[in-house]
Amino acid sequence: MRSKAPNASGFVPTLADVAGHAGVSTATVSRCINTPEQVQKKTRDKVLRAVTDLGYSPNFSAQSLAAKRTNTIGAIIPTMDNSIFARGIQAVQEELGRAGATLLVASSSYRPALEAEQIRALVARGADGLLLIGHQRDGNIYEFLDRQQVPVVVSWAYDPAGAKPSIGFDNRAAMRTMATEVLARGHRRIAVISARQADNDRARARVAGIRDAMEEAGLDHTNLPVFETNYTIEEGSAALASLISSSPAPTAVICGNDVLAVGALLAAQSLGMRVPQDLSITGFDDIELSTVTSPALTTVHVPHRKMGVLAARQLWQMVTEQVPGDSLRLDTEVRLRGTLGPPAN
Amino acid sequence: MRSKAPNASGFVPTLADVAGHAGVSTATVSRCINTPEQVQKKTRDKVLRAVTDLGYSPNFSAQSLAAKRTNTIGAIIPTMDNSIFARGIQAVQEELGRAGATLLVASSSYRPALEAEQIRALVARGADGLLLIGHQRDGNIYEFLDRQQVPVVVSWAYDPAGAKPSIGFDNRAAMRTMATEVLARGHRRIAVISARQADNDRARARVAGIRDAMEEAGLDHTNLPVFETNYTIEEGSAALASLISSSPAPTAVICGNDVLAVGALLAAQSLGMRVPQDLSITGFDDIELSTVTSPALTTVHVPHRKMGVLAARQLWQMVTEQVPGDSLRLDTEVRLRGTLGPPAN
DNA sequence: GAGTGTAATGTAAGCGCTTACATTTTGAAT
DNA sequence: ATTCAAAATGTAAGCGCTTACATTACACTC
Repeated sequence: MRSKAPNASGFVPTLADVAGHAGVSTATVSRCINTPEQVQKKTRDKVLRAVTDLGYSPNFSAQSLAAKRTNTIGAIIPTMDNSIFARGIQAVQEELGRAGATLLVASSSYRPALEAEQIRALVARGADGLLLIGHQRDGNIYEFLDRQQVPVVVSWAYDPAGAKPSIGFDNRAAMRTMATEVLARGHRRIAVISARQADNDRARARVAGIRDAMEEAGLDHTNLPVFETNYTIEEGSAALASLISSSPAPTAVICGNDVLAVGALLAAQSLGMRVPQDLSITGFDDIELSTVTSPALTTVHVPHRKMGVLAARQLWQMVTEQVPGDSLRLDTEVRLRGTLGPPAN
Repeated sequence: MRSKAPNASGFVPTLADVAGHAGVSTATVSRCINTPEQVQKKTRDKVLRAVTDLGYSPNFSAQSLAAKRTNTIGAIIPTMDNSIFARGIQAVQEELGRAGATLLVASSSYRPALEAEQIRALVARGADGLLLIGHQRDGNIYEFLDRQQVPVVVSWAYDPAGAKPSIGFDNRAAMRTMATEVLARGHRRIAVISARQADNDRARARVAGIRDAMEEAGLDHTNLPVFETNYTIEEGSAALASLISSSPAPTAVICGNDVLAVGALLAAQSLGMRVPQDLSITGFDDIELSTVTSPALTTVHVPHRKMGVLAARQLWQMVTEQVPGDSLRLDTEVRLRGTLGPPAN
């Protein structure tokens, strides 16, 4: 039996219980919690004592049902398995926390259909706003989002012409810079290990950036070997093995991200190749993993934290002030470490 | 104006709208969604058409307020920064998804006070059950959990005598086995890099395991050097540097986890030491990172996925069937790789 | 065709909050 | 003392669902 006895195990106090206990109305208790400056110190103390006595904590569902506001932001990232998004999302989390909001994170395993599902789930949960990775997504999900009037910020990409404001970096330009570095060292037989391009605009942009650099250098990129695979170390290794056995074998392998690059590096080394003497390898993202291998990975540094903070700030502003929001372009830079050198011959 | 026009941008349909559109009561619509077998095919089709037409999706807050059930499990892990918990949590997520539940993950940054806060937040959000890491926690949080009647499963630890059922491994025994391996190779000057033991029962158990092994080998462990630090690569490196400069310098460094061990390995190498010839280093957890260094890390393998699956399954059973739940002990094993060898002299 | 049991549907009372609006209290100005 | 605006508090109507219970429809049986 759900008796009114305070602290009886199994009894969960409600706002009304607190009100009764303190001898005030429920409205006053609610105000004590949400807008304490609106209630007199004396009353407030009385109420807070009751809150403590009963061990009251508000019911989130009831709160957001009544207030039509959850103070929650949803983020859907492609993966939690490796730390590609970890640092950035951590920054988002901290920045939102500072503003009194909570971040709910879901992952889509790089599957558009699953992402759409997660978006709907997060919206049903009442997310006040959404942080999404990249512009491209399934079907008419943007239409759904517009109908539900949920503010959205796109990150890890930058495209002022996108359907939603984006705060991120130019994947194509970033990778173009890296490819230019590779070409500058004299490499001509280049291969690429990338994520599946079909449903990943960032992967596509990065490959396009490589082609840009080749074109600029007056090279033919029509039969640039591009090996598409999942973002895991093992698959990076497998991709390299298959690439190396092709002829003519590449002297440099440009990878779509650090995880792939580390896989490639490990595979090359276990095949007896010296990196970078026999083969150059480059990554993208500059995550922790890239500093741990020997040699450490030459990669594209991404301002994860800064990006997270700015995206969070903008999204929250869009939510609270009902403003549209702008796109913002952040800079990346090539981090030259140990895996890029001139070709052997 | 929130008109009733279907699909007008900004209009979010409710159950009642669907009911009106389909010419049935709200109860019927609700049943169509939750227990479709209870409504006649003809009516169901009519209702589902209305759902599609209006683009209806249920309001989660209202749903859980009314049903007193959220189908949500909360998990609080110490960190998302590295992938120590990633694989296990991923498995929890998948297993819960299979059962129709959602996992909400929060991280505490290894701070007990923050963990307590997150627990309260998750409970306020209506989490039907909680997955927690390790047994030890702040203040009277268990009392709170009991009062709220929230089922809890502890993981990444095993202690049948704990306040809550635990599904995990015996940290002490696992580390004892590793330490025994180290001692068996002839090491006598051993040092430890650990997480702060004060508020981390797993770290404490692991250090205790080392002492157990020493005692068993007839060694004095009273002045075993234990360096406590945060779980980051950098701090692992710093710890090693400081340990090495002490005299007599250790011939083997046992680390509380892989992140620390990788940091130590990198630092040792950059100080010009060869591993394992000049110094042996061991880790704990067997995360991806430990296979990537050269040499690869000798570490304690933990059955992450299995642990996640079993913990999820049990927790969900406790939630749905209101049963108490048992503890379960999983096995770990030492993975001998490249960083453990005999001492030089 | 009346009677009966079961399946399908409807009615309406909450779930625990927030908040517009109404009412009371307070305290400064007269 | 009296007045009155401002501040504090109270009242009560929802928010969008679920579900116990009541009602109706339907398919049988005799």
